[in-house]
Amino acid sequence: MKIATYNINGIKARLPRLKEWLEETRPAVACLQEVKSQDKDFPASEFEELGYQPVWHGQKAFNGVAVLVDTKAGYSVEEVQRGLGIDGPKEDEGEQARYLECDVTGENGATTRIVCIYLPNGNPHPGPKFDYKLAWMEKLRARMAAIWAEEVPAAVLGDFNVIPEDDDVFSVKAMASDALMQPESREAYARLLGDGWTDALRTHNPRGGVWTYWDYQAGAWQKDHGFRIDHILLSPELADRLASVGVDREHRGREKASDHAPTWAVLRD
DNA sequence: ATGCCTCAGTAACTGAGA
Repeated sequence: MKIATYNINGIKARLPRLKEWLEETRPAVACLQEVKSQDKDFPASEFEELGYQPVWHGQKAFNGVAVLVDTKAGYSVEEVQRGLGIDGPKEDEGEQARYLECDVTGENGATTRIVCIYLPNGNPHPGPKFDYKLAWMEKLRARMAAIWAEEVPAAVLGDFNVIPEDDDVFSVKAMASDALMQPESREAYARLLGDGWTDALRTHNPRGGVWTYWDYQAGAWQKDHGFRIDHILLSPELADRLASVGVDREHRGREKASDHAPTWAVLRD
């Protein structure tokens, strides 16, 4: 079972790239972030035509998450929860569309809890947006603890907007003041691992040096100035079944690409 | 360097991203 996360940076702008990635790599589950579309504008039929059933949670202009499930390969999906119950950083803003939790069941009857997240960026630091990021991470940790207590096989995938270690970034100096690698951000991420969740990419690349994001600006892609912020966290049962991981770097270099690359893990059945 | 590029919304800009 291949599970993947992909921050697509706009589903309207990315639809051709996204569809070709689905057809070329055929993940069982694809978690999308930065859909940037209202629910009524989500192009569900585009995915159904490819044999994927989508579940989506959008909002106007920003954020937005979705889970695509390969029905052609016999998987089915049921939504469990949307949102974490936390308001955005602006006055009277309400909740942003950043969290979507589903149960995915295969032909063999085995169900996997899939949690798709788009964690707040938190810049500029310090400030209300950074405070919001930390509060969101605490809400996430509480929800992950509740899922843990259910003792279901679970994977939390998405754009965490956290650079976990110094060897997860091309230059510590260049990013030192960024919200993505502040000690508070890293400590909150480390607490998730301390709770028992396994960082799939890190497990298979213990020395780091694997990037999932390259900025559009300043020739970052050409210079390989990237970092790792898209993560796949696994519950113990799924960690035991982890066979391989990867980043589809080649897709980052294509025309009209997202600034993130698809990131995936294969679990033994 | 409050820059660099890209996307969405709305109509030449602004906000957000990371």
